[in-house]
Amino acid sequence: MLNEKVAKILNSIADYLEMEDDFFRVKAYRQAAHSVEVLTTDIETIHQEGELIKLPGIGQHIAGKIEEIIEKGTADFYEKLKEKYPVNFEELRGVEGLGPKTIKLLYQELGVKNLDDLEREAKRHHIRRLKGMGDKKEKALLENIEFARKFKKRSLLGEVLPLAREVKKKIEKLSLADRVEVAGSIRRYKETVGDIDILVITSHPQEVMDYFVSLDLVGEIIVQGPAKSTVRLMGGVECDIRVFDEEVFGAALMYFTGSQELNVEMRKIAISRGMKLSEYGLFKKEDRLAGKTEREIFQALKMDYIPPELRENRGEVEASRRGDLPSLIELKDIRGDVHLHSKWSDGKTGLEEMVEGARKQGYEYLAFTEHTGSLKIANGLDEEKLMQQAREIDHLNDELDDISILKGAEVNIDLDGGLDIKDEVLQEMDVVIAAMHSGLNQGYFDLTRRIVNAMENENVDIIAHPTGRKLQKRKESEVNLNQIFEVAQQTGTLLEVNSNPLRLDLRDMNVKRALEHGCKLVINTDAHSPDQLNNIHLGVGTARRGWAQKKDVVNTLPLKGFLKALKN
DNA sequence: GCCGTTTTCGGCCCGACTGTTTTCAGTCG
Repeated sequence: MLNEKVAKILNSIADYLEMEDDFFRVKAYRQAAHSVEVLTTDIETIHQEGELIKLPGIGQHIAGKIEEIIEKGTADFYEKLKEKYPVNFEELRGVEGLGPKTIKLLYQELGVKNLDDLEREAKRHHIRRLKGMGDKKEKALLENIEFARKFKKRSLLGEVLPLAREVKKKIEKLSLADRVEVAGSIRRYKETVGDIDILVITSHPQEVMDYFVSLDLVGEIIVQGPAKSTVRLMGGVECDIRVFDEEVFGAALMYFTGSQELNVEMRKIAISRGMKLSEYGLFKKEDRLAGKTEREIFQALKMDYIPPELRENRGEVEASRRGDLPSLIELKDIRGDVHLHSKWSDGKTGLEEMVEGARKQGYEYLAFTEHTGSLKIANGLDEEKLMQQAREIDHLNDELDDISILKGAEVNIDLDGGLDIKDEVLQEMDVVIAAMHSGLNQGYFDLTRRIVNAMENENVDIIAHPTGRKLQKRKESEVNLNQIFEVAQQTGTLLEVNSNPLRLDLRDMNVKRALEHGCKLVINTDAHSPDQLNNIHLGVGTARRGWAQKKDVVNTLPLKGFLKALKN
């Protein structure tokens, strides 16, 4: 799949063009990049069929660039821009307050190409002498370089969401706010998060702001005003808080939930109906038609309500206008977690503690799926041990009447695509998960073949964390997902949405692609301790971002139905 | 550079804040 590469180059071109004055050309390239990014089909296929220019925002010109990228791996135009501006744009953009115009100025006047150059020139006080710059700007840049170095990455949703909820709770406890909501990419359940956005309705803005900036979670105050304050929390994440009137809160919530791309679409729709949409409401001339709730704004624009997880401008606007949005799976639909570990392999607690954790989630069933033989590092179980655990589970089940424990294993797919547990033993298991834990750097064909081999084994019910990625650590392995989805559909193998905050694998877009291939999913936590069972909402959020409905996810079924949905 | 149930040319999302400015450019969300 070249989709990602094509989108990246188109976005880079837009970055470079931002330094020039043709603002609308920048927009065109960004729109084209977005179109490619959200594709669920292979861009090469679309190119072969001559359908590139049918994609939104892609015309003759950009289609030509894409063709070049597919055929040569790059585009001349892009190479020329790189020569013209040999700067590390991405790195410099990471510095707060440094935009394309300033980057261009700094490069042309002082030869600044990267953070080190920037720091040197700021320390020499060369920057304050430039047009439009001053001592304050120079000082701010110097301070922000440090943060750009330390926290250049976005944070993981799984880490930031609890922080956001804590801030929300504290403000609610103060009892001066009528409503507190977390907005932004957290509300959309995006896998990584830039900052925390909190919106408040209050008649005591000053007191709320004073309280907010004095929280012990706060490391540094960046901006403090009556309507908006920004702080940096301990650990480096920025947190914004904004005050709105009740009458416009829905509009504000919609606006600050984003995404940016969706906001743009929504405003265009408003304009096409002779209205104007902003964070202060939906207006016709001076009259506010809607704004109190998100729902009334959608309604006034003759659209169905779009759940936050879908707000990425990936086709949800059209679906909403057609009345064709999916009815997304919800957290409460999950009836069991079937990828769990205990002390038997590399988990932290015994079986009983995990069962108690699953009970707290309100589940009907759970499955222990320990690592197996060849995965020595995780204390993998051999056939004998697996059967021993199975007998212990039988005993436990005899004592329980409110929840069922399933016997399982997470078998390792070896370098040849074989499994490390014999079929006779796998047949005894209720749930067999197969996963790759080594050799992830092998070539494309080998990795794909390993997974396909595993799926063709009739004992294998689930492929766990199919791409093996770890957020910000290891990228998706180079597998042919189209082929994997096809075989999964044909063999009835379930694909996992793993809820581990570092994995979220399949990720949102791949969930959507899998569903378009007719695959079925299972959402698991892969918990190694009872508290990790709570991560399930991250998997559900990811599945929702991939347009998954209850019927697509088999562990929403009651036990009998679930077992029936497995192979055999 | 793209696009068209008002358009093949003239548009292209909106508002706030900051720092540099005497009316605005750049950045951010």
